[in-house]
Amino acid sequence: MSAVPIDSVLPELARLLGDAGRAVLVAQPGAGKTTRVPLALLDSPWLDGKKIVMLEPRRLAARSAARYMAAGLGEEVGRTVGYRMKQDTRVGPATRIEVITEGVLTRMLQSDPALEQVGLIIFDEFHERSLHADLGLALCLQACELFRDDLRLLVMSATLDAAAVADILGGAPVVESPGRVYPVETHYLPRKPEGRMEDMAARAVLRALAEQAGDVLVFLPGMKEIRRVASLLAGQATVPDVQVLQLHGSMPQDAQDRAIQASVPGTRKVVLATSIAETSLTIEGTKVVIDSGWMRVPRFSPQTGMSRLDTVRVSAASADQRRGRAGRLGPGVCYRLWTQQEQAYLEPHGTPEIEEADLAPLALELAVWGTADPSELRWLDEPPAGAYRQARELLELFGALDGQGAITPHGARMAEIGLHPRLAQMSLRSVPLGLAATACDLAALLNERDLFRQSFTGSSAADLRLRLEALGRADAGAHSVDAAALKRVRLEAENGRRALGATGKRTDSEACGLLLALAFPDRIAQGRGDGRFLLSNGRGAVFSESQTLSGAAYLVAAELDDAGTDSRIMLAAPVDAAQLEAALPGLIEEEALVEWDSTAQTVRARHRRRLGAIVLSDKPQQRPDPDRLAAALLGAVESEGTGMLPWTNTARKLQQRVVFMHRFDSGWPDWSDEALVATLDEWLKPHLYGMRSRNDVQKLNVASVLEAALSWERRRRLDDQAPTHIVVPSGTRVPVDYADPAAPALAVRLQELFGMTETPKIAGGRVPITMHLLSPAQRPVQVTRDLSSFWKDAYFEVKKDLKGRYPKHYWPDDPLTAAPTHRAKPRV
DNA sequence: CTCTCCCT
Repeated sequence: MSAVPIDSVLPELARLLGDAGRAVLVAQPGAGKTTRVPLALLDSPWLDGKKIVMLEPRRLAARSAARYMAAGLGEEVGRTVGYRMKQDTRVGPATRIEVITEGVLTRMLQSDPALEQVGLIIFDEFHERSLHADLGLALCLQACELFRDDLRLLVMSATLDAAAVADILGGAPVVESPGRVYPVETHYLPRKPEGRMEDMAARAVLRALAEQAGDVLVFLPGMKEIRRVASLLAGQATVPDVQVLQLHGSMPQDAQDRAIQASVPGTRKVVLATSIAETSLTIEGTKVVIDSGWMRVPRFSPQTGMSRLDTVRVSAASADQRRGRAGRLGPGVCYRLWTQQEQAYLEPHGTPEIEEADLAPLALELAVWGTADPSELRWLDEPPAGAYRQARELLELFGALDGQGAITPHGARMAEIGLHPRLAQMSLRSVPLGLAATACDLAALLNERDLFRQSFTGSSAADLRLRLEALGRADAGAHSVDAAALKRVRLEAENGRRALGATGKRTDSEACGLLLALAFPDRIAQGRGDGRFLLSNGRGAVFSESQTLSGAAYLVAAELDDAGTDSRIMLAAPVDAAQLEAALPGLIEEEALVEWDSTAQTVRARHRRRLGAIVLSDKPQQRPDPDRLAAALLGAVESEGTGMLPWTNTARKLQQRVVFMHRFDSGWPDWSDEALVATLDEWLKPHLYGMRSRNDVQKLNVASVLEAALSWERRRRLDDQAPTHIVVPSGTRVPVDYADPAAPALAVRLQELFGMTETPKIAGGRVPITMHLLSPAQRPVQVTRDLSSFWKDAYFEVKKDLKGRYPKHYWPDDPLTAAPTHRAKPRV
C-alpha cells in the first residue's frame, strides 16, 4: 500500500487512544482513514488481542472497506478482516477487525452489553449523524461507564464540529489529519439568481460543457427537477457525444450502474443526480460539479405519525462534500447556483437525523436497553421530546411497553426481529391469524426499495397487492419489475418466514389490507365517496393519481406523504370492514353517546362504533339511560345559559326576591343567573326526566320549578320578608320592584301616600324601600328612602309645582293627616 | 403533476 496522508498521525493516534481511551480523528475525504486506521491500531498493546469493530453508515462502504483491508493483508475477507451486516456476514474465528453497518452495533450491544471480545469501537463517517450512529454512541458510552472502562472509542469524521464530540466523549483528544483532495475551483453566480432552479442548472450545464473538459455531475433536490433539467437539455442542441443520465435512489440497479460507470472514451456524460451521489455513490470521471444548492429531506411529524418531504437549502458542509466530488482524480471545477453572499448564510451543518426522524425504532431499542428517559444517556443532540412521546405511545399501543413504560416480552421479540416496530408488530401478530407468510412478504416489500420501476404507472400503481403477487410469480422478472430489488425482497421475505416458522406457506394477497392494519392502525382509511379518504388518525388522504382503489370503502395506507390537508397516498391495499372487525376487535371502540345536537336542538342518544376518527356505524339507542338524557339536556342549558328556559315575569320576580334575600342573609341560596347555571344539577335536573329537546324544556313552568327548590319554611319567610306587594294608604296593592337587589323600589302616585308617615321597611325591618313618587300622570316627581323628611321639606316645593300643573287635584297642606286617594280628590 | 437517503 502506498503512503497516504493519514499515516503521519497514526502513531500519535495509537498513543492517545492507549492513554485516554477515547479520541476524535478529523480527516478530509481521501485521507485514507477508513482503511488505514483499523489495521494500524490492530497490534496496539492496549488492545490486548481483542477485536476492533468499525461502523460504516452503508453496506456498500462496509463491504468495500473490509475487502480493501483484507486485500492489503493478502487474505480473503473473513480471515483477519471480516464484515457483518443484516443478511450478509463474513466473519471467521480468526477475525480481529469487523466492519459492521451501524444497526448491527445496537444488536450486538443488546445481546452482550459488555462486548467482552471487543477492545475498540470506531465510528466512521460520524459527521453524517445518522440516527443509528448517535444511538450506538450513546449506548457505548453507557456500556463503558457500567461494564467496560477499558473499552476504547474512536470517532472519525470529515467535517465535524470536533469539539462537541470530544466533549461528550469526556474531553477526548482531537487529532487532525491533512487530506489528499485536489483543488477544486469554485464559481458562484455573479448576482442574485433569477429564474427557476432547473433553468439555471441547464444553463450551467451548457456553460460547463463549453468551458471545461470531462464529465459533469449535477446535484438537484429530487426526481421532479432531474426530469425537468433532462428535458430542457434534450431540447437544446448540446455538444456532440454528450450523454445525459439520471441518477436517484428509486431507479433500478442497472440504470444506476449505467450512470456511475465511466463514460466511453471520446464521449462525455452529464449525470443529473440527487444527494445519493454526495456520499453513497461515486461517479467515475467527474471533473465538474454543478450544485443547485437544494436537497429534499424527510420530516417526521409526531402529530400525525407520518413523514413529509421538504425541499431545503443544503448546509455548507454538504456543499463542500458535493464540491469535493470534482476533485477525486485531479483538479476540478464547481459551479454553485447561488451567490457568494448567500454562501455566508448557509447552515454550517445539516440537521442530525435524530432531530427530525420517526423515533419509534429508537424508543424500542432504549426500552430494551432499560432506559425509559433518554436523558439518562449522553447525546450530542437529545431525542426531541414530542417525537419520543409519540413513539412511546405507539409502542404502548402495540403492547411493546407495559403500563409503566417498561419493555414487555412481546416488545423484546419485536426488537429481535430487526424491522421497524410497525413491521415487527405486523409480523408477530400475523402468526395467530395464520398469515405469517404473507406478513413476511409484505414486511420485506415495505422495508426495501419499491419492486416496481418508476415507469410502472396507471390505475393500480399504488396497489400493494400487485407487488405481493409479483413477488410470488416465477416469471416476475418481467417488464415492470426491478430485478435487483425483487431478489433482495425475496431473500428478506424468506429469512423472515424462516424466523417465524412459515416457510413454504402460500402468499395470500387478499390478506394484505388486514395485515397492514396491524402495522398502521392509525392509517386505516374510510372512503368519502369522492376519491378522498378519512384516516383513523383524523387526517384526510387522497391518491395523487386516480386509482382503482380511489373508490374503495376502506383501505390501509402503508405509505403517505403528509402534505397539507389531504396527505398523498403512495401505497395502499383495500380492506373489508367486517373482516377487520372480526380479526382486530381491539381496534374498535364502542360508544353509547348521549349528546346535545345543537342544530336540531335536541338530545341524541346514539350507539356508535369507532375506529379512531372513523365512524363505522352510528345508530339510535333503543333504551337510552334516562339519567344520561337528563344530564345531556342539563349540559345544553349549562352551555347556552338559563336564557334557554321559558322565563315568565312571575319566575323572574321570584328569582329577584330570593337574590334580594341572599344579599342580606347568605343563608338564602344564591339565585343569580351565574349561580343558577352552576347549580342546575340541584334545582333543574329533577324536572328534566322524560325531556329531550328545547321544545320540551319550553313547557317547563320555571316559577314553580324554582319555588319547588325552596322549603315550605323559606317560602313562608320570603312572603313575609320580601313581599310581592305593599298596600299603600289609598288601599292600592303596589308591586315591589326587586330588579335592583340593593334597592327594592315602589313606584306610586304621591297622592296615594297621604298619611303614610314613615318609609315602609322590608327584610324584617332592615331595608327601607326606595319610594319612586309619581305625579297623577305617573311621571316621576321625586325619589326618596326617607318619607318623613320628604313630607317635612321637599313636599312643599313639589306641591307648588304639581298644583300648577294639576290644579283640579287635591294638594293638602298637611299630607300626614290628609286622606289618601287614587283619584283627583278624595271622595267625601 | 409524480418520493430524499439509509439501516437492524
